[in-house]
Amino acid sequence: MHTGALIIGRDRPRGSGIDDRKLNPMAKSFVTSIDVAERAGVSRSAVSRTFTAGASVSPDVRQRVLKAAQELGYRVNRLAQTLNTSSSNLVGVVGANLSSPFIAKQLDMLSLGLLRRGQQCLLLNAADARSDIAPLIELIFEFRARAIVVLSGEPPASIVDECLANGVKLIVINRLMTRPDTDVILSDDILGARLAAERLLAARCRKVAVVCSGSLTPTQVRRATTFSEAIREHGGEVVRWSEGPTAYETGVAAAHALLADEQIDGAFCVTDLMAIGFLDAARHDLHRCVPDDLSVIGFDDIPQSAWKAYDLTTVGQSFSVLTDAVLAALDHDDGEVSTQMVPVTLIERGTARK
Amino acid sequence: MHTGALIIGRDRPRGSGIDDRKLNPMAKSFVTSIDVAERAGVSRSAVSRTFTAGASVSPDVRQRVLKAAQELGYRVNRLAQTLNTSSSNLVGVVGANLSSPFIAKQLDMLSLGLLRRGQQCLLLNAADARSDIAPLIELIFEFRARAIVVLSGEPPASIVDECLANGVKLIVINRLMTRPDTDVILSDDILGARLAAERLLAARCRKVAVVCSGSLTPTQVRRATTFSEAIREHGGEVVRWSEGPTAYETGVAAAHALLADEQIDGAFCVTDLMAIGFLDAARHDLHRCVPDDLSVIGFDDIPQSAWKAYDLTTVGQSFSVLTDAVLAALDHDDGEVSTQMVPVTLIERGTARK
DNA sequence: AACTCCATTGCACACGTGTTCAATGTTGCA
DNA sequence: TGCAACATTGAACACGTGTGCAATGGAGTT
Repeated sequence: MHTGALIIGRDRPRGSGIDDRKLNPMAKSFVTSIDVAERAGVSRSAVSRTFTAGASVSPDVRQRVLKAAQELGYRVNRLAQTLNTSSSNLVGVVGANLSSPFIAKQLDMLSLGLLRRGQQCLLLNAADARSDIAPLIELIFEFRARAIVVLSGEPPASIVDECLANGVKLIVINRLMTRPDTDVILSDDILGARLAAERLLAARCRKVAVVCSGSLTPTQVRRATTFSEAIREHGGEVVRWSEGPTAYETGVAAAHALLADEQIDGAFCVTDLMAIGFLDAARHDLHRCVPDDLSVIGFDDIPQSAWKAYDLTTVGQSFSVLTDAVLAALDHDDGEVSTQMVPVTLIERGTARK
Repeated sequence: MHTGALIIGRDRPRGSGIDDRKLNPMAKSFVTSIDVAERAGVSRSAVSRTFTAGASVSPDVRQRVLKAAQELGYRVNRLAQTLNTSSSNLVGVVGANLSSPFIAKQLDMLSLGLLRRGQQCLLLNAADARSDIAPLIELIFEFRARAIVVLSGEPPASIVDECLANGVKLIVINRLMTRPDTDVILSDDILGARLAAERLLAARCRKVAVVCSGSLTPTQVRRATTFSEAIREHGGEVVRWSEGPTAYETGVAAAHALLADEQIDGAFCVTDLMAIGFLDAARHDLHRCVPDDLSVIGFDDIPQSAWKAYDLTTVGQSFSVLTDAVLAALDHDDGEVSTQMVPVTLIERGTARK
């Protein structure tokens, strides 16, 4: 009988495990290693060792412990575990506009990669691209995460210092940090912008538009300026637009504003999402014929760009390479910092004149 | 001078706080309340109370503690905090295909809502829609989350039992659970399917296709069968397709397979993503004219459906209502279970003949 | 048989926090 | 001034786990 069993090692006895749950369904607390130890008739250490790889436990004890744990529904408390070993498996991920295709794809692959590596993903939504992400990173600190991945927004210098001081790996994607002590992953904006420019020149464009959003991220600026320079070098004319959020609607607005000028025969949108909006407005609202009298090129190669209605020619960066770069950065030992460049290629589809 | 100060309350002295960090940049461990207490010249209890709302601290002590905490960069350790108070702010979120527009949008709003409520989001990516999510939920248990939100996949019965036994709130979206002891949030599939059927009948369709994916989720089945019944009631003919993943490509494949039959003059795709693929293939590959000789209706109202190239008539469910329902379910006290229905409306656009 | 070596086991401590309890100082009132 | 009521403070314990250390016991060797 378990009912009269002596309760040891616990001040507020909660009964003897599973029986307790059956008798009193309101006892909503998790099973601990003490409960398992009692039931298996061993010490708590034996339980801990059973669930620790490489610890010394006899087969007999191990089996008894596993049986008891199974019966009681025991699960190691990761919080207590982390508290003790002080190495959490949590990775904080900060991002805004999680439903925009580019970010969503990144998050999808990143969270999957982390899971496969045995790490967990603490997701903080920054709501707006221009909102301050410092409080979110503070929150990640509180959870003692060992690494932080920033998908959008730029961490202030004070945060970078804190990360350094506490040994937290900080990985920033597509934000050129002025500081050399942060892991940075960049798409090859320079090459990408040049490829786009060359392609539009090959399409015999004379006057081209470059479309950015109003949130002038370093990446967008780099793409736009490099592109503009390359076009002008070859005698082309460039008109620049930068307003609004990085969204479909911004592409639409840009098209309406820019294509009033009928001389414009080419456009480079620094983001596929804006390119798609631009394309839609050009075709359906302004009745331009793409690619015959207007060539459009995007950047990112989001899934929607391959959809038949768009068939967007774009500068693609491999999401898997990008994700691998993040995961690789996580592996670097403390202090080791790297800047990784994600290669890009021109993906030839149907929106740039041959 | 701090260098010779007596270290109290700590067995492995790590120096006296900030000086330590400057002298030895390799000391990568977080500042604790003990460090703050030392610097402020108070007991550790005072520090804890300073950071606990409603605790009794004199203004003088509070200020000294805050100053010391600020200088040292102290942050409460949520893991230890949770361990003690046993009420974690973590909410586990399980989902597959995080980059598909519908899921991404849900995740975006949910993570934002949780953050605003002071709860954190532990994200587990289930990779594939048909993969077993039980191990992921186990993981969430290990983190002692108080609630689990399942965006896709169906938790096995054993998991439901565990949640019940441990007082973990389990919220399932768009999966009709056979068990009455789970919180369920459902879109109004029945009404939505009827609206779609009525609209296609109003478009004078005689032979219609209904397109599902191969992963026959309860939601998809309910939409498809209700729709089919409604059409047949009015003497219409229905052809059904269910193969492949819930993706754009599946819509394309369905169109290719079904539209060989030239009599088909209407289609209900149980998901917008498939509807968009269907639409694209119908127009660009099969040269059907939508909506003149083919009407198409979708379900979900993802952002892409409003894009000009598609302008998809669809059955919309409000994402904000859905998110609010999830957050409301989190508020229910233990034991209280609810089934919430998310209302739907027909969103009239341009793919169904007038 | 005596001894050494080694695997196994339990005790006790540490991780960083919240909170009870008793002690202390302080204020208000008669 | 004396007393009660009260605010503040620190010591001690609990939360659930991993692990160093010493003790135990068995197997193998001489």
